[in-house]
Formats: sequence, C-alpha cells, structure tokens
Amino acid sequence: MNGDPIKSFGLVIKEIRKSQGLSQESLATEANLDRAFISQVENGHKQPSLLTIFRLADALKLSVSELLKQVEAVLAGN
Amino acid sequence: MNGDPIKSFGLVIKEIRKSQGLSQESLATEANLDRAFISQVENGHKQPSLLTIFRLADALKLSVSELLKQVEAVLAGN
DNA sequence: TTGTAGACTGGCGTCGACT
DNA sequence: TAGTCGACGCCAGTCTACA
Repeated sequence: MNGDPIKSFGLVIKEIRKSQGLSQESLATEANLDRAFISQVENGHKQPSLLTIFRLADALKLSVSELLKQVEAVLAGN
Repeated sequence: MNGDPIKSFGLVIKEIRKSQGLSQESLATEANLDRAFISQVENGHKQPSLLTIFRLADALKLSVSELLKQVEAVLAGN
C-alpha cells in the first residue's frame, strides 16, 4: 500500500537508523550529509542521488542492495 | 579495481542493456528518460537519482536490489 | 532531537543538433 | 546507433536559524 519509492526509501532509512539507536545528527555526520537533508529524505520530501544512497548505506553498515531490498519490501505492501 | 560507484553503475546498465539487445533509444523510451542522458549515465558522466534508478531497473526488467547487487559485484573487483 | 523554512550553488534531466 | 555539446528549468544538498 505504498506506491511511492521515495517515501518508502525514507521510511526504511528512518527505521534502520532508529533500530541502531542513531540520531539524525550522527547519521548525517557518518554519511557526510546535512542533518536537515536527512530529515527531508526520511519524510519523503527529497529524493537522494546514487552517491547519497551509497553514503547512507555505508553509514548504516549494510549494503546498498540489502537496503533497497527492504525498500522493495515496503513497496510490495509493508 | 573500480572504486567509483557511479562508473560501476553505468557499466552495469550498459552490459544489461546490450545483453537484452536494446538500443539506448529504446531503453530511454521504456524508462521515460532522454537518450542523451542514458549515454551520460552509461559512461559515468552523470549520476542518476533514486527515481531514475527505479525507472532504469523497471525498464531492464529486474529489481532495484538485483541491479545494485551487480553494481556491488563490479565494485568488489569485477 | 527533530521538522521545517529560505536562500544559495551545483548538478540532474530535457531538448535539439551535430558528428 | 552512440557520444557529445549548449542551453535551459528544476531539484539535490548545504547552511543558518527557529519552533
């Protein structure tokens, strides 16, 4: 029930970040991104570029394919 | 031997497209993208956004996670 | 700690045309 | 068929700041 890949991506990022007990601030630092931008992405207000997706995956310590597999799962219907 | 995710992504797209006997033109049509932009991406001159990655994966008839798994394989050393 | 806002720079993605 | 170029509009991503 979530046809939007951008919103789904944000949801997954937020879930994983919280599950690791990280703040947006610390995630932003690890991924070399701006904290305000992390917030926009998590709420589906901005879509990241390829490089940013890699940076986020690295910061969350999982592979890009594993990250996007979770996005696909959310897209498939949560 | 290829540390650049953007170039690796381009290589994978080009390989898969050729393996399916598609032209850049037809891939661009399927993915609702510009042919010139497909060329830039395949040669690592431009990096796609999240939405564009999904469009490309769909046009190549494979999942985003599978697509990026192949990118990771190239990154890992071909 | 997070969401959001405004202003800003650089780059995504389109289009037309030429090689 | 594919690579590239210039011009263009729009958005990714940064920074500062406030609730």
